[in-house]
Amino acid sequence: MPRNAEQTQKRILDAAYVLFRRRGYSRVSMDEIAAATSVTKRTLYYHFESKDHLLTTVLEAQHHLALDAFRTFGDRLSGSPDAIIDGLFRELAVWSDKPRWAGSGFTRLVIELADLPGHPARLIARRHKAILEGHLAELLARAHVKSPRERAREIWLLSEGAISMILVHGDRSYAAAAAEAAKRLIRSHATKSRVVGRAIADG
Amino acid sequence: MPRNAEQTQKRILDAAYVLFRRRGYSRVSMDEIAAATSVTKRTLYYHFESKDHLLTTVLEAQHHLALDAFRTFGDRLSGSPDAIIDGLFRELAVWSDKPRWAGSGFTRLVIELADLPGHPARLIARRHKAILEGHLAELLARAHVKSPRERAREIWLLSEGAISMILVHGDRSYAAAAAEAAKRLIRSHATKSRVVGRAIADG
DNA sequence: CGATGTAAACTCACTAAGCGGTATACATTA
DNA sequence: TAATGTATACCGCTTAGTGAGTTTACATCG
Repeated sequence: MPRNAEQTQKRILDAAYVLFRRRGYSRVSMDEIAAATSVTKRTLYYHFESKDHLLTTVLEAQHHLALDAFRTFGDRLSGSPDAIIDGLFRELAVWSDKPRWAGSGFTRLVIELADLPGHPARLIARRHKAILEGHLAELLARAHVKSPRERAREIWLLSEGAISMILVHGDRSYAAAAAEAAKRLIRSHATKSRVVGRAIADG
Repeated sequence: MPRNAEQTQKRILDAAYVLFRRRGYSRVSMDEIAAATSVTKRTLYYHFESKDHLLTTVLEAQHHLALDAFRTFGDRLSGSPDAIIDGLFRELAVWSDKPRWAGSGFTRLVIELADLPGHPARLIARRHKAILEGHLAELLARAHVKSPRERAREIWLLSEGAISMILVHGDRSYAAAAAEAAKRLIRSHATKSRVVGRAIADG
């Protein structure tokens, strides 16, 4: 195989990821991605058959990267429940402090494509969030937290909420507020009224 | 004055609101808005000098409508803290059950324009969220909840998180999970570790 | 009362630029 | 040579935005 196709594809994926994450999907053009990769648009279409396909490939790749990152993060951090939560939200605070931070690329895509429930990118994003939530539950279980799946779900709610609010207000202190709330939620391992609440939303 | 300018503007704003909320900003064209209003594009530009101006006017109008809705909602619902929270999240569950629900128009806009922090639409969205959070705090204060501002902030985090997660997974049960978490957070009015957490994120 | 002037409200037809995607030709290397 | 990768130049379409002229409602005045 002449040249190095794999490397070219990786360069395209990296550039596309940065652009999509920063400005969303529809507002980034293929010309722009080509320019950022120092490659012509024709080469882009040689490697990826359409903009949609490029997007799904980008997300797939990023899903694996983020998963690995979360796994090493989890291994590094297997202390008390409070330590896990502090680590998690400190990570969020650091992450959101990046100069041109624009939230989670996955959530961003889901919201941009909210009117297209069957879009492949949304399926990837959904699977991504589900797997991460599962990993957090496992982390909590290892820290002997009761009902780890329910607590993971609540912590995830707080985390997604914090991302939104930090974006809306540009105020990183929401990360700390979310962390405090998460710790209180774990301490108050209530179970009695959970079934009732679920019945309301499912019915 | 020939014709009825006020009525035409209202029709344009209504049509634009529906389209922007359903599909976001950049993916909705002025031609489309004009067609939905049964008006020429030139007339659109007669009443609104640009797409950006149209967007900000739409948001401004919607801000007032949503504020009124929240106020009557608050008056109708001044019982126990638990009742307030149940009412709030039941509202979310009902709202998110609409056929083509696509989340909060304001949050959606903020995320779509995440790379443009100075955009007027973002300022409106920010003010909107801040005012709503303030109203919730007042509601909680009237229900004799301690530290109502902090609790309102946490409930808002859960609510925004629930909106994201319902969108990602199409699973409305996140509303109930958020409601249960919110009630537990109010019951456990912890104060001792809050200062430490805040120092971490701000430092 | 009825013709007329006028400014607001509106339409038609257009522009320049940008979009995703492609036909064709040429270059590189196993 | 044959498979693979890149470049130039383009297509058809959509985009936000406009220039110039037309219709409508109402105030004014003979």
